[in-house]
Amino acid sequence: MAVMDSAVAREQALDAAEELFYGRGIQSVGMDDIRGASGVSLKRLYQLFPAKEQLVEAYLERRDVRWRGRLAEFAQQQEGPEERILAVFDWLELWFGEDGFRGCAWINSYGELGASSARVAAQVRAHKGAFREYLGGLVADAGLPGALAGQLFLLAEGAMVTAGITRSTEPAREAREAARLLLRAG
Amino acid sequence: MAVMDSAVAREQALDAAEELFYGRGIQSVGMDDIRGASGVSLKRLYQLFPAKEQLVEAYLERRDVRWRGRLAEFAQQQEGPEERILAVFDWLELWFGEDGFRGCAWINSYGELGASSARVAAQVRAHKGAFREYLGGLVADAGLPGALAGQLFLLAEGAMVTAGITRSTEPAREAREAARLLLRAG
DNA sequence: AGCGACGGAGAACGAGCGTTCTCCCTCGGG
DNA sequence: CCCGAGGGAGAACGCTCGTTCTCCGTCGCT
Repeated sequence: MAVMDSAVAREQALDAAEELFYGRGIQSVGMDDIRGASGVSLKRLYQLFPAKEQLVEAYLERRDVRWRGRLAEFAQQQEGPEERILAVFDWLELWFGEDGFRGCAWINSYGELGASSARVAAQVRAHKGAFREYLGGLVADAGLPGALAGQLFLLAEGAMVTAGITRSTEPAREAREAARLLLRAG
Repeated sequence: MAVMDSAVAREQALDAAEELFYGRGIQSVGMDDIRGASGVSLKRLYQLFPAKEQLVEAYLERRDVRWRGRLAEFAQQQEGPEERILAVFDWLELWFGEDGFRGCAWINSYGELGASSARVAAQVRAHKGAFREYLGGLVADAGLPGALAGQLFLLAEGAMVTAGITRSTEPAREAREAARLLLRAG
């Protein structure tokens, strides 16, 4: 393979990592698989990421930025604050229906490595914390009680887990309906 | 170690498997660790379970029976059907607060092996299906609309995931409050 | 052209682990 | 008392995989 800029190699490595780690699980993907899928040599991989754990960390971090960006972009299209809250669940339904959807990457990673990798556990907590903060912002914008944010968060998390296990988009609609009732009840 | 009845050896193996698999994750526990913790020799282990995958399967199956049994026993103590529904979330709070709580064993196992082990994936689907059925029964007993069961299920799942990641019992109370509002709204 | 740094391919190393095998002891039945 | 089945301890085997190393080709610079 020709000479390759470091930044490009890094992106290619992360592209391969995301595809393989998310699709097959982290522990069942070897560094050699990453090399094969990315075209980045092992030597280069270890220059960019001193160990597999850091590659996993970088994969989760980049995915977090993109995931929350896509969600916020979608929700932002709604006019009213309550519509933006419900749009979160509409977006979940779109996400669950995507080809290759296999549940929440962070929940899956936590199940796999949360007990053995502090870096992975920290990434998962950071991602879930940021998502919860985002919901908190939407709830505050709507002038609704703060406790609602935690309830919406639990509904979204439950929907992600259940959609992953059952391979269905239905949990998003169930969660949306529950959210709608909670908006009214609050 | 002295001669040991097969049924006893099986229970000891499952005791060790449950403690280790749940506490440290499945892939990071070796068959040799199971032997060390159970006192059951490798030869015996492989007579009882032809492969590690079957030991994992048996661990999840036995835990499922016990978990649902403990939940039902607790909820049964409540008089009214709606109180029994809310008691589910009270029980979750007790569970989350137990020493060594590390999230939902089935969600964790699914994150670890759902993509690579059909037996594990089937156990997880069976367990989650049974739990959802149980909630459906409680909702029907209370004469409430069937759609409520799915919403309660999502709240419970979200609480389990979040309690596991944040090491807190708070999600159970948040979920209980949301459930209470949904009971009234329906 | 000559040289030195860089990087690719892939072998090599070392550890972990699932599974099987060897050796030996024990114990019950004739 | 003798024999054979069963089982325990743990070595051995084979494979995977994270990480490093070796060898060699290439390319920019003088």
